[in-house]
Order: sequence, then C-alpha cells, then structure tokens
Amino acid sequence: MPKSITRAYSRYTQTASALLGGLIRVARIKRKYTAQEVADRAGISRGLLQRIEKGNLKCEIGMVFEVAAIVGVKLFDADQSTLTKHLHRTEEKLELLPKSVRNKSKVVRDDF
Amino acid sequence: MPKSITRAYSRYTQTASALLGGLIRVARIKRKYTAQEVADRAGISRGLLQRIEKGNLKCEIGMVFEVAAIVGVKLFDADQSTLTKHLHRTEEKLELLPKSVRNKSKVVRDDF
DNA sequence: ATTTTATGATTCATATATGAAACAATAATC
DNA sequence: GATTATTGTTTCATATATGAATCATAAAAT
Repeated sequence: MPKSITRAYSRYTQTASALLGGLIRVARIKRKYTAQEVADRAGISRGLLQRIEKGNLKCEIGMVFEVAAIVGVKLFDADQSTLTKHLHRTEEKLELLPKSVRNKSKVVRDDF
Repeated sequence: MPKSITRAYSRYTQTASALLGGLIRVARIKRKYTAQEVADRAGISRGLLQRIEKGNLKCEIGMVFEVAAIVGVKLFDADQSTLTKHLHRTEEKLELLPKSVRNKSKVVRDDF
C-alpha cells in the first residue's frame, strides 16, 4: 500500500464546511429538488452531491459553490454584481500592498 | 489520451472563488506571512497555495477553508461559536423538512 | 548596484477524488 | 398495507489534483 497523506483540518474548517453543506441540503429540499435532479444540473454524480451536503472536506470548491448556486444558497450573502464589486475592491487593495513579503526572523506568529 | 471530463462553472461560482482567493492573499500579505510560511502551516505545497489564492476551482474546499482560517479570513463572517450555532439551527431546520423529495413532474424550475 | 529572498510558472509521478453501478433502507403516495 | 420513488452506502476503476523539483523573474534589503 502506498503511503497516504493525512491532512489536518481545524474545527473551524470542519464546522464551516458542514454548515455550507447543510445550507445546501435545506435549500434543495425547500425547493423540492431531488438529489438526482440537482446532481444532473450540476453535471456531477449523486454520490458527490451527498458528500457535498455532508460537508466532506475533500470536494472541489468549484463544485460546492456551483451546487450552492443551483439551489439558491448565496455565497458571501451577495448576488453576482455585489460579488464582482467586492472582487474589484480586493484587487485594488492588492495593488497597494507590497508585491512580496520579507521576513528577517523565521518565527511564525501563532496568535490568530 | 484518455477522455477527460470538462466541467462547467457559472460566472457566479468563478467570481466567488476568485474573491475568496483574493481575500486570502490580501490577508496573508497584511500579516506579512510568506507564501511558504502559510503553506507550511497548512501542510500543503506552495504551488497549491498559489492556486488557492488565484481562486482555482479544482482545489479541495477543506484546504481553501483551512488556509482562510490561518490568515484570518472569516467564513460566513463568523467566529467558531457563531458558526456552531448556525450549524445547529440548520440541523434543526432539516428535521422539520421532509426526509425525501417526491416529484410528480420531472420538470426542473429554472428561475433561481 | 548588488545581493538575497520571495514569487511565478512548468513538468511529472502518484496519491486520491470522482463516476458508475448495484443493493439496501427509508419514506412518500396510493 | 402495498407500491414506488428517493436516499444511504459500498466497491472499484480511472480521471485528476497535488507534491516535489527546478528555473526564471521580480522585488526587497543592504
């Protein structure tokens, strides 16, 4: 058996992903879509949709977001135009920041 | 060459992922972390961090969320305890909804 | 200006997520 | 209660994301 990589996820990450999956499931059922219908529209298998609704951390973020959009779960509580505005503002911020970070000490701060 | 699956992503999904990646990058630079430092702490390669910051849709949602947590980008604008409360509320909602969806017509609504 | 460090970008091997299929269990409708 | 559709779960082949290594570029510090 080949050596496998064991990833560590924080509780925060686990909770956030479980929440997003749960929101998707609630939205799907409220709209009366079957799992198969949503899977078809997203172009994925029903099995993957189940993993997404369970908050499985190994799923592609693109597919999670896509399914969220299909069932009407808004990301960042924003619609397309608001999202675009936020993105542009973020890009403007980036231009004002240094292009690369330089650390004298290799010490990593741990207080976040 | 084996046949490869071409996935379709909506603009909404693309914008949302690009925004999250951009927020991560801004937060990292503001905190003066090098890409290598964040990658090390997340237990991933620097190459993957780059893809995440670019909003690559094929990345694992778990790792995107993990990196966001490391650099201090809050998901759902919420901390751990708030996130947990939301999750519990979502689970309560689920209990009140039908366990499975039954459709007489196979027609799929398109107005979301 | 020079040096040094960080970042961008590419390639390739491999660990692994996904699709497909099948079956069981459950819940909705009659 | 009987029927039928939906969901839960498992297994396995394979398409693919990731890690590692390398080199080039860029930018920060001296």
